[in-house]
Amino acid sequence: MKKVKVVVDNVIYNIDKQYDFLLPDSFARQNLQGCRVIVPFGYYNSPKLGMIFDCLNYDENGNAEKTEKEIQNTNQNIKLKTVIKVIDDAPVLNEEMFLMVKFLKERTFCTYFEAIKCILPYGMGVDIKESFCLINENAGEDFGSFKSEVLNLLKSNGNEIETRFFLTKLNLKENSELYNMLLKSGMVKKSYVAVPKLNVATLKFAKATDIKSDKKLTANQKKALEFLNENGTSSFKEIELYSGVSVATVKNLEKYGLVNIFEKEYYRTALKNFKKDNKKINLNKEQEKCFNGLKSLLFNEKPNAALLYGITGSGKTSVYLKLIEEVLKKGKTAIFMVPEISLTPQTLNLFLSRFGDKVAVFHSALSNGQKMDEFRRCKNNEVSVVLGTRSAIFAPIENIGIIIIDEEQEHTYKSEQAPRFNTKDLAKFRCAKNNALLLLGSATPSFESYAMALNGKYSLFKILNRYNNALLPEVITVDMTKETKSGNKGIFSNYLIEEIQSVLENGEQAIILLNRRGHNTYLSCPKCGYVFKCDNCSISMTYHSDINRLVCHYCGSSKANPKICPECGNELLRYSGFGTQKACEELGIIFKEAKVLRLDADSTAAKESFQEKLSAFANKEYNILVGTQMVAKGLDFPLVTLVGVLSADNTIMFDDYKSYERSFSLLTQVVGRSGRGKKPGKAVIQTLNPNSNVIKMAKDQNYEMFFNEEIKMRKLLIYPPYCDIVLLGFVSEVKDVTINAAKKSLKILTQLIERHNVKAIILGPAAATVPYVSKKFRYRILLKTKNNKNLREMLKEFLFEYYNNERKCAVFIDINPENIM
DNA sequence: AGCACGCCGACT
DNA sequence: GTCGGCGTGCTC
Repeated sequence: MKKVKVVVDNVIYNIDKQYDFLLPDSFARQNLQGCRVIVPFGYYNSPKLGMIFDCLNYDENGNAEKTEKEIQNTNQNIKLKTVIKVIDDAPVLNEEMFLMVKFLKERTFCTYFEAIKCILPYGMGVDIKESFCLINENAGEDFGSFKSEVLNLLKSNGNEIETRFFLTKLNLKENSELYNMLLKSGMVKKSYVAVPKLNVATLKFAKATDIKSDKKLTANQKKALEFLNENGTSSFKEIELYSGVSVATVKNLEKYGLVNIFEKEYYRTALKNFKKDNKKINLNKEQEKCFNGLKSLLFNEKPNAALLYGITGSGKTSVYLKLIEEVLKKGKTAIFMVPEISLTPQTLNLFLSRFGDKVAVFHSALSNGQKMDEFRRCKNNEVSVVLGTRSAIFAPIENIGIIIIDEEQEHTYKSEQAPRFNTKDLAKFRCAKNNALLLLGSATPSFESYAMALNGKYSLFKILNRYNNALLPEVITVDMTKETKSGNKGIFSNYLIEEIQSVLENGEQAIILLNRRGHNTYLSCPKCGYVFKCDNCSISMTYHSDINRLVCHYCGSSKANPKICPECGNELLRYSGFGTQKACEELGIIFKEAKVLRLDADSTAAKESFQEKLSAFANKEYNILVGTQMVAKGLDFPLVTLVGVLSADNTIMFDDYKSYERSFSLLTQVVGRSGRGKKPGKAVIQTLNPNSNVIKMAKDQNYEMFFNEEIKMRKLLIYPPYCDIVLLGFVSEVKDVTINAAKKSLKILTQLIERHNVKAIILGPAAATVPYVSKKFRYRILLKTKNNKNLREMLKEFLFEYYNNERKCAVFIDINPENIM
């Protein structure tokens, strides 16, 4: 027997380590690392899913004696348990993915299996089920015909079958007399099998054999045979469709030995039909300069990182495509990352038309089967370009030449659930392993990236003019305070209404951004001041007119629209604050003939509806597009000549250090949707604070000036990029438990910081910005510090100490979170 | 997490 | 006496 190191599924952080198990000789082979196993674990030896992380003492010459000795030497006091079974024929993780698991664990404080599940698509996961397996064919003589029944069932299933099927197929009751006798006989035993969450998809095919038969065939049988002789191997679908003969007929022919029926695997592809387009990409001088500079970083046998800063509409995508072409020419592969909302049909078509079936796509709208098969295509080396959202960074492709992260400032690149990783860190990691180029692109780079570029850690490339010399849109700000004073109580300023009017008259299109869903964002009683809040969260509820209900945007719960105030019984409730639903309604009243399309999380909940709606807008079925953030980014409609921003201020209200950066980015991006075609565009920003710096600079679309101003504040107040922020979140159902856990943690942290000689500023503990969500209380501690090995070692120790005596309050660590909770 | 063990107060 | 609440320790 050999010894293996195994990590197990479903364990909490402080017991998540590599455990030693004995491996029966029958399982011994090469390449066990990265294979999953079933192991007995804990007091009851309950079967757990595990993965072999190391195959210790595995001697390639099969020298088992030495291994045995070594086991005894190293494990005098622990008696090792034995692996029940090895599930996989080949490692499910290759070398690089294996390293990524370790990287995720080390950087994000997750468990091994949290990392593994993050990398593997859902469909490749397994459930462990009880089974019956054959151990001795010769036993059980006295069962008579029942014995052959059992034998047949087991043999036709590879000598092992899941218990529930075993029982139903044999009409056997658990713990019945026969059941117990069967187990006692020594013919079968109970064991465990791993059942895949999803199976590989197959199609049935038939092929005519050479056998000549004088058997009398029916008319249909002759027809089917003729068809197969003419067309060769055909799928059942083809046979039924083209020969008009049913599959049953073909199955009968197989009985006569006249055809062979077999199954073939196929991929549930995510790729739609596409037209090849090999048109040469023409770059202008500015693009060309960037392309050449970036190209020189591609193949210099060491990893590189670069930032491409190009204003909206400057044609960054053309540069990306040309770089990918270069990479493919050298036989290498590429990953192109986009934020969720940018993966429009246009983007997809762009890649498909250029790189055809060498493309794999990963995004959240795919079915689990599609995700799994795209993953398998990558693994089988059938893919050279991966296009996708966050999870695409785990695509198992080899020989990567470039990883491009478009709109790199987007918060969707950061995972907000365990493992709380940032895509950029993993991209860097993979580029380092592959000597590849990491290219970040944006019109409004994140402060962290731009600072890295300025101090030379990234190479910086700029495109400062729009493609085809299109002009940036003219931006006008409208002071809504004045507007209200002058008697306009509506959502739309008179100026914006005039502009929309002229767009409609010219047959052009407009995009309206309003960063709030629903109809009214606030419902209160004017008499007693009661505010309708969610029962599970400390959040006021939003009225949604389409379902006539109040909805909590935090936990998603809803309740019927109330008619009276529950406090004082007043029947006249006040609806205030407006969202996208109300904006659409008002547009419909002002412009009776206009066709208005709403695009927000509510209207796009159904699968594909986001894509469908965008296509409809592109086809000019609508004049005006109203929506939340999702209308602000990546969309490219040449007919859009007007962008309106309603209440620009509520993008700035958030109270964390990134809120200015985010608002500037959002405003600049949405303004950039205007005037991308031949006609110059306009943008109207409605605000209560026209003198706010963010609004002024977004109006000028001057990123560099904004950066230079804002970075001073970051330095003064010590915020990223001048430090890293560690968020320790405490969550439990009891308020005092949560507070005490946070307070206790502060003590532990203070000691550890001292002992490890970590430099850090501790903030808190304090209640989270939203202190109560989904019936749970949330507290936080923030550390302003530097993320390095020493810090991570300290945090690891903290978690061990914390879990040692705290069980009622969950804690999580998030380094540089997008939301400070 | 999930379970056992052991200590101590409450109650048949 | 003994039932069970909960603090503590362990998982190869």
